[in-house]
Amino acid sequence: MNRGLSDPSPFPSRAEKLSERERKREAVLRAAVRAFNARGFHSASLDDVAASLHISKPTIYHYLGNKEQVLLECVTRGLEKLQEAADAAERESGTGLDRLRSFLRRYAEINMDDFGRCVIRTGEEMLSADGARRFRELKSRIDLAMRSLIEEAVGDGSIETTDVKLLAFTLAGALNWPARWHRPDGPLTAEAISATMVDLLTAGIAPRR
Amino acid sequence: MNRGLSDPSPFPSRAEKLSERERKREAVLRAAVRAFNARGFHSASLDDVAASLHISKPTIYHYLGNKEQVLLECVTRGLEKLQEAADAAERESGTGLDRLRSFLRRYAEINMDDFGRCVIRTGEEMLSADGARRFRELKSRIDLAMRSLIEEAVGDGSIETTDVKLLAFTLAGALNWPARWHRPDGPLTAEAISATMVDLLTAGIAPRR
DNA sequence: CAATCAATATACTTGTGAGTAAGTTATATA
DNA sequence: TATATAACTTACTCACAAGTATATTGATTG
Repeated sequence: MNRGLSDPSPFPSRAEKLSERERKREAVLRAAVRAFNARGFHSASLDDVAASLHISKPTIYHYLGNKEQVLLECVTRGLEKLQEAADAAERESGTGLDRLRSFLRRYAEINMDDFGRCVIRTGEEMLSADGARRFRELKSRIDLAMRSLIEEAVGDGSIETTDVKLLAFTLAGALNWPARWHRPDGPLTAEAISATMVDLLTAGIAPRR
Repeated sequence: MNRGLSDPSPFPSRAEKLSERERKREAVLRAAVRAFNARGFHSASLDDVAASLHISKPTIYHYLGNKEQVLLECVTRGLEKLQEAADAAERESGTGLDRLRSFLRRYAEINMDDFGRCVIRTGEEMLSADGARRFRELKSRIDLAMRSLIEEAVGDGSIETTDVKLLAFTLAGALNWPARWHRPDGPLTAEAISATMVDLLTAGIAPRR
């Protein structure tokens, strides 16, 4: 509650109220994505989500809209993180393989996070036609970014491959899967898993020496 | 309809009636798994499934039981096929890597088939506690079979790896993913995809030369 | 031939959960 | 001070889909 650096007045300023709304919105979104991940989109009811925050269902509508909008906001968050990871990797130095590996590690980590996990676990059949289209478009951008990184690595000779598209699917598939089985309270951290998996995968991409 | 080799009598024998029941049961199961895969378990209603066969919902209950039992039968079918593939691979000759590759190709193919695809797309949150437990057990057997094949390959030196468990997850993840994106009417056959993906993956497992 | 069973249908019950209408209180604004 | 608006609530509606009660028909069997 008391997040000010000093002198926490009980009378909120205007800016504080705005950010208060943002923080509440955020909390609702978090609760929703956790519920979706834990019990599945269909089985998690908005009443459950509301109850977990000691609020009522209409409050969710107040902050985020209907159930599909909530889900779309969740997956958009996850996909934004992935996009940022791709952009960051593009800006890095090193060989194409270095940049690709860097992206893949981050990609896997995000997929073990709340919003990334939600991206993986959300199927198009859960969405309306419009929602599914938007979802597909966003995912497609990530796919293209990954292919782009692969092509750059092919270009500078740091990897060899015949089929960029299938390679992208293979890498993505392997690194998406932890979203299904990884438990944050398990023995291995997300970073450790990511690093090991990327090592396993890229050893196969590197030219034979 | 007329599946006899010769002299098709319109009066079915007792054996024919039994097999008729089996064939109908099979048709219902097929229709169900297709609907589940196409629209998702929750969105696919048993009324839809029934309508697609021009029958009524109680007929599904007559042949297969309730919706969860239908789903469990579907995933059991898929997992049985995977188990057979593992057993077959174990009986093959060649190096451990040969047997592993053979299994992985078959594994990927099955996952692009109706029942295999259903295994991948079915989450535990869709099942009752009991159903989820059975599902987990069956999946676990496949996982163990894959680890076993990996260990044999490590044993005879045809592959090198430090973490068998994570390698199994990585391979499985990559080869599960086509269940999400592959369309049977697409440009690449399931066999072609499997072969290419397994090549991509195993090139990284083989000892560096 | 009576009784039972298999295979189907129609027409219902029922639970669940998304979404909404309408009210309440507090605060900001004109 | 009146009024609009934000931030909620309780208490509904309503649709959908799982599952069931019951009836019908035709074949099987004792």
